[in-house]
Amino acid sequence: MKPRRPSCTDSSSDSDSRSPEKFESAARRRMAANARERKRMQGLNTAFDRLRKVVPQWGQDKKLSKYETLQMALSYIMALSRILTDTNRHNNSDRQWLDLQFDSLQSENYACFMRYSSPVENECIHSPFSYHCEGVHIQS
DNA sequence: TAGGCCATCTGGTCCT
DNA sequence: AGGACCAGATGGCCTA
Repeated sequence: MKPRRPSCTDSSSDSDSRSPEKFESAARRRMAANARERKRMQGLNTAFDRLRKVVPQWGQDKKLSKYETLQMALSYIMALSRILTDTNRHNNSDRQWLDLQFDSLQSENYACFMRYSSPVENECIHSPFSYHCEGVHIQS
């Protein structure tokens, strides 16, 4: 845990004109709010960790940042959605084709597939993974 | 050493 | 009134 920064609520030398009781009450509420905020952010970070576990990382030994995790989750959902759509188009019968689609999600070309399927094309320019797409062409 | 990422504090706003 | 949520500010840690 990081050391706390000094805060106005920690200072006892505040030249506040209010009564000491009111000041103490305000300080207590501020500290309680800080604690709640810490807890809330911890919950948010737990959710990010859970999301990281289900999102593909293919060889990334470094933990995805929060931004990267969200981008990857978005791409992953779009890809799965596209597979579902295409599966319906194939009349749900071609099991081999379906397996192939899921295999492609695990491959090195994953990011390419993702980018191709994303409706927010411009976002991909800023994606940390977009460099994987160079030189690969995907046909629909 | 600069830049990226993160945790924490804080004040504002909205909701119950 | 108090809690939840949010965004800005700030400072620490890490890596290229």
